[in-house]
Amino acid sequence: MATKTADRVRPTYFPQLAAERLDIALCRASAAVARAADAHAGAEGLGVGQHLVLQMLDAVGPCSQQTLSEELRIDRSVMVSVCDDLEREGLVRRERNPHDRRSYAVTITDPGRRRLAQAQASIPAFLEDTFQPLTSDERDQLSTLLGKLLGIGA
Amino acid sequence: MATKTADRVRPTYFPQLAAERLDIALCRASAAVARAADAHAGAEGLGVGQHLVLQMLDAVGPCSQQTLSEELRIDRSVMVSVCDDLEREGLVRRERNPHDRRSYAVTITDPGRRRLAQAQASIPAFLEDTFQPLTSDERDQLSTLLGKLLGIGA
DNA sequence: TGCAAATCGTCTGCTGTCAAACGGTCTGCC
DNA sequence: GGCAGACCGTTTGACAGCAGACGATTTGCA
Repeated sequence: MATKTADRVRPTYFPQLAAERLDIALCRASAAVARAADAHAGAEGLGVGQHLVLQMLDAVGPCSQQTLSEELRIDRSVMVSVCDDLEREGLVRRERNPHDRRSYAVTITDPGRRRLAQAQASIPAFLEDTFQPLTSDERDQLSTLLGKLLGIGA
Repeated sequence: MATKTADRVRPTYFPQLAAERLDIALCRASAAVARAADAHAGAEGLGVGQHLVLQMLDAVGPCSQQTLSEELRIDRSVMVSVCDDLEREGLVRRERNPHDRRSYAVTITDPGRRRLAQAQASIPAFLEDTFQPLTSDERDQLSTLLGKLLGIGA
């Protein structure tokens, strides 16, 4: 039986902490969501970073790793292995930019587009599941607030 | 000059991504806040985890590391080094619980209380600074939404 | 032209986090 | 009493994230 200790009077200090420390509440919620996202991505067979790169390449066309890093907020050194994995699976091509041969022109391939479509299809259900405690209006509120915090409206 | 590349037409894909993927927006915002919190805590000379442990001990009295871990959402194995550091600086005492010698009774000391008071004093300014893009009402909104997401209202 | 500085992708090392396994201890049942 | 199973704290190993340094390349300026 695990009820032995569970029966004890729960201190439940966490709600108080979350109310006082907005930063902690944000980080703990993020950790839970990130864990769910990793699990979902793992089950889908395509990492979160890989998915985001494919999505951006499909939306805005060929990019340097630098641009991908900046826009997706993924560190340059992390982007290396993300692109390595994608290239190994034939989902993107890495070609030197002829005008600036320091940089690559990372391009999504047709298999990459198919894989992206497949991964995209499962996202709405994942979001619905992860943010189930919130109504649709509340999710919009949260999105707006996070946008301000990220300096997007500015 | 760094304006060379900055002058180029900014793709600014990130806002679109943040709007579509609430999970990504949450994680990126959390990462920024966590970085600010670490920097603040580092400057204060007391890690975020250490601060939280002192705060909880002061609020609810002596606790086992297990209870601290669960309520503060810090992994057990991480809690070890957190308490190690606190004990080494004399801010807490670790005594075996006489009724259950598997667990500790982690207790805050008087120096610990003084250090806590000092650290607490700098928190409001830190929060004000970090969440400056949001009004007071918006911070309350965010707190409520995160609370629901964390399953507190349940 | 030639050279210093900046940029891009890569690699290395450090830190923080987590899962799993391990002793020491307690509980439940015989 | 004695033993199987659960629990607490700790250690270990693996892995992501990030800072810093490096070679290759381009740019700016003399």
